Amino acid sequence: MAIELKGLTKRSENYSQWYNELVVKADLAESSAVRGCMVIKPYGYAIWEKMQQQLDKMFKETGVQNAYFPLLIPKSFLCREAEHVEGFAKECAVVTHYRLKNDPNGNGVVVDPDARLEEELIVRPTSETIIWGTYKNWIHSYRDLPLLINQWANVMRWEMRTRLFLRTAEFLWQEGHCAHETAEESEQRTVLMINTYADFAEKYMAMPVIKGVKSANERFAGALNTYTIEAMMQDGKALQAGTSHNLGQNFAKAFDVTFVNKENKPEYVWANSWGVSTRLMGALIMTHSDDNGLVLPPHLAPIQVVIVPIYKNADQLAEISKTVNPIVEELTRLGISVKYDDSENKRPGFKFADYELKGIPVRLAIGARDIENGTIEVMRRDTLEKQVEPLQGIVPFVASLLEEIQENIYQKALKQRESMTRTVETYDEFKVEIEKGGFILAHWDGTPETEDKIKEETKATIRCIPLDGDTTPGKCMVTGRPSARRVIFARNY
RNA sequence: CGGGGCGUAGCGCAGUCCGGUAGCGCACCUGGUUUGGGACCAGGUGGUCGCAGGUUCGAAUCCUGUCACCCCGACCA
Repeated sequence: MAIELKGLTKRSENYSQWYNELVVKADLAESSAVRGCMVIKPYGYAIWEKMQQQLDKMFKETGVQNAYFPLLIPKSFLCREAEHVEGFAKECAVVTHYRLKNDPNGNGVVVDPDARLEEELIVRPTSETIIWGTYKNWIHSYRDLPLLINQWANVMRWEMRTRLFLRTAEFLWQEGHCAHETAEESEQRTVLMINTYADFAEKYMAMPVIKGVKSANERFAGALNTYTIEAMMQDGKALQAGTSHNLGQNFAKAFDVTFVNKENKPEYVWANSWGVSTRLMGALIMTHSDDNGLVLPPHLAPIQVVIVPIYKNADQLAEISKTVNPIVEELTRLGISVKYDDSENKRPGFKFADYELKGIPVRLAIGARDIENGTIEVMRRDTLEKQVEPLQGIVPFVASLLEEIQENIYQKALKQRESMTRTVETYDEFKVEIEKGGFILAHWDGTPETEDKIKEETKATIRCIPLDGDTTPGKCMVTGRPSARRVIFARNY
């Protein structure tokens, strides 16, 4: 896929580079001095805040409350749930000492060897363990349930290889951790949350996703079942955008979290956890952006409309401002965030290019000519089309255009995904098709061994077993054994 | 952690093979003209060439070590 971002001095050789350079160029984030970590810059953070606010609102509508738990987890906590250890023990940052001292040789400071911690602390890779260690004291009776808690936090995983937003050593996320009386109720919550994520992705990010269940290989360490939303990026690679795990009673047993039920009998609680991260920023960027830069969905754009005046002197600017100010006020009153950029140090052409790079959905340009004609130029970022509209009625026009853009970029992404999704019958066919990227629907016998073999030979994994869609049974493309339904294979980020 | 690449001004790069006083474009500063798609002219500021050793009269350039970043794997949200 030959992709070139205009204005980049270095030609991008692949999608990863294009993406990385786009992130930097659009002033969203940069690599930090700390290995694998990321500095999120103000404009990037403003987008994250919009996402955060909307998600938080959606969580609260389902009865979830926010709380905060410690960053550091005693090592012993991580040992409690055997499968969980398997999944996370290896790639964590560990705190071993609590004091520094001046280097006796005069080279700054060194770790004081006398200040070794008796028990090491782990920088949380996820908070299940510390949270369940805490819930033990919060839950006594069925009257304490359900416990629906979410935490907005940073976590750290010592990743071998990192990429801005998609996989950084430290990242921001939310993690919900719920305790329920019954298995059914916990399962319902697990599904409710994956549906919430799917709604958010489609309605706000304008990103189509496929809801599904993870295969055993891809499941969260310690979960009975993992639900996922999978998105396809423009280069055909899959991106896991959010997950919701049904943890059964595994963590309750590991941390001895019991409650007394209505029959006055002790029982372990039923748990689930669910999360999305700053990876969603990566998904947003890679789903919609083009060679002119970022394309933001209007529902998440920190600035939805930018107005650029075109003038030759102060008098003209004053006259334009007189026309523009009421428009700004009206748009603001409708809850539309608008920026009137009358800065004098940049020329209009520069501003146009710059706001395109930043993905502002709608740009209005107005000059002396327009004032004379009673018109204004409207440019939509998704199609880059320009049209001249009468000033009269421009506010409702822009308001409906924003909705149109939101819908259009969703449809565009959906078409892109559909055009890169195919069905294959044989493994030979699969090997050819997987090289072209995209999602492949194929039959699989349901065993981890077969999935491993496919991964080994083609680098493709099962992204999910879809919740919706065709459920016709068939035969596994590799072993010929019975298959309950087609599953989605892809290479992923 | 394996393979490849790269490190020279705030950013992007040339110079390295073949050692001889540090270059270009953008940005920045000053002045002027400009302003409907990333302005132009003139002048100017800014770099112990990633770091540490070594060879040499002399090192961005050669040698040794080391660190960082990027890409491809393994791992993962």
